[in-house]
Amino acid sequence: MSISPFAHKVSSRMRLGGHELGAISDLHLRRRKYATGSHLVLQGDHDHSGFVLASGWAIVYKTLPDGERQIVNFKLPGDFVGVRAMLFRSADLSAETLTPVEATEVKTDQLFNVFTQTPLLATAVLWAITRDDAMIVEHLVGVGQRSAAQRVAHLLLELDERLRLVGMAGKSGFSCPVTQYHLADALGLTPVHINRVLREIRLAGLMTFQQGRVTFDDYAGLVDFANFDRGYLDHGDPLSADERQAPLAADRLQTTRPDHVDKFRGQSRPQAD
Amino acid sequence: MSISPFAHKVSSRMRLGGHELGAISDLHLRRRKYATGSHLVLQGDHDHSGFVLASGWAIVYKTLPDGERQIVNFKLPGDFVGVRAMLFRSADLSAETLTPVEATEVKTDQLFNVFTQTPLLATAVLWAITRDDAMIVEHLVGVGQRSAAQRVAHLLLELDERLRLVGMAGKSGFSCPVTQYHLADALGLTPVHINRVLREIRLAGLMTFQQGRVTFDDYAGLVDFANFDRGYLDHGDPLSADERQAPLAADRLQTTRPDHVDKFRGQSRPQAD
DNA sequence: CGCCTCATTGACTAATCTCAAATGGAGTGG
DNA sequence: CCACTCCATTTGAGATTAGTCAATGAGGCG
Repeated sequence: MSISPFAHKVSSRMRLGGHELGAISDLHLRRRKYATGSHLVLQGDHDHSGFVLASGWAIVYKTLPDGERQIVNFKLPGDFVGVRAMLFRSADLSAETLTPVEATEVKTDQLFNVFTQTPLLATAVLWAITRDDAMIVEHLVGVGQRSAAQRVAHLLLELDERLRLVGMAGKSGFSCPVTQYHLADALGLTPVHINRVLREIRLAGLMTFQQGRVTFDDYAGLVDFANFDRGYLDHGDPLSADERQAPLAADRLQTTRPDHVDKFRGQSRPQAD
Repeated sequence: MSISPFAHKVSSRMRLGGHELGAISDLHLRRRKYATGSHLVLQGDHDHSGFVLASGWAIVYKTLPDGERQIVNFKLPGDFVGVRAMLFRSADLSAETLTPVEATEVKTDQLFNVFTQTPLLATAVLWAITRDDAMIVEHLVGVGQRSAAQRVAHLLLELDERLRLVGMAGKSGFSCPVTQYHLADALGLTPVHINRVLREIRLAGLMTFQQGRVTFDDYAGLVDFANFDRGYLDHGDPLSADERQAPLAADRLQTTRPDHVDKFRGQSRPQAD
């Protein structure tokens, strides 16, 4: 691909200059490959690296003392992995690849270089972290308030939306390396129940999850069923410099604000951290 | 109280100089009172303030289209409310007081002043945000993987631990304005079921939740039952300046690292963001 | 072929929810 | 002080959802 998923994603929100594109290219010189099942980040790594996925899928999860695991998030091409754990010693999550992965390893030093030299990318990083948080909250809401079938539908609609952003979702679905066991660990259900629920959704003519592929048979119906509101994936930008001094010295920002964002402004979605 | 809960909490992690204490005092000049049920942050507030609670409890929650709500977090004296929503336009959560509350309103301008003038406090803010994230992840894990009784026990143990940090938990329990409906909304259960579970826990001789008071009848037993590991509440500090240049120009940091933190280092808790 | 892992299904059990009603304290107006 | 209301709590009975245990099938791979 001539343009990386990362640049693709950032471009969708911000206007990139040659400076930024150059910085991105530099980063991509250090791209490496990881086999399926590799741990990008693991418990106890204190000075580990962060990663920007170029291709492939990964999961971020937490293991419980009793051996159960909760998948906190799925990571797709263009996503950051382990950034917050780089900035702080506090995170306590692992990241593991679900497919072969190409990723750019970002050392802590580099991250700070990017922060100081390319404020726009720093902003992109902050934006990504915040988006992560919004997804985790949405995940919590789903696990807490939605039925099993709605959770499954909601998760797959979210993944579709995110894949669409990096050009990896087709017109009616997407290729999906996630197993039913993964869905179970992400949604707090058993694999057996996931299987039954998937069948119900399929028989209802809404969606098919089979042979590593998700197909939306009735997209509108599924969105309605799952109560899916993509707003949380597509939130506003961090405060930009023309409004006030940005927290990370991110000056000279030129942020783009697509029209479709505005329809989520001032709507019925409360705010806080 | 001669020392504010906020200063108290920050002091437990960092050595404060006169400079920082002065800044804290300045902040507290703008302290205000809010009645029970006030909304500190509400949907659609785009340029709203943040708050530092001085006394009282609040909840941070998200409302679903169907009227259900998921309580994402409880806020106690010394906690920040709505900080991330100040920095970004992205958050979509409300915050409401559960008791009469005294809080310091922090305008966006002030926040940036603090960031540039008092790096140590900026670090404290970042630390608080990260701690929030860790709590939300833990919350997600709980709702996804724990039984109803374990969730209840875990939540109340967490609150006890956090209250202890600001000197508001007694030897065997704490005063708690949270209703069974709140527990239900936080834990993804029905109030009816919460009630039954509380009875079971009480009859098991572990804990009593009655008349606005939580009493631990068998603390060790409860910790064991809930699989409670306080580590996530007490994580490391953000990277400090003597190790590398801090992300928010937070130089000249003097961070304290209590011994009890170290026992959580390099242990079996995976890391990522 | 033999051995994986993942998907699928059935029969049964356990957890949680729904609906409904009773209790009890705190405040309010008479 | 009493009657009344409001709200949180408590309990019961039955329905629903999800989990457990167990077995089978299907595909990939050495």
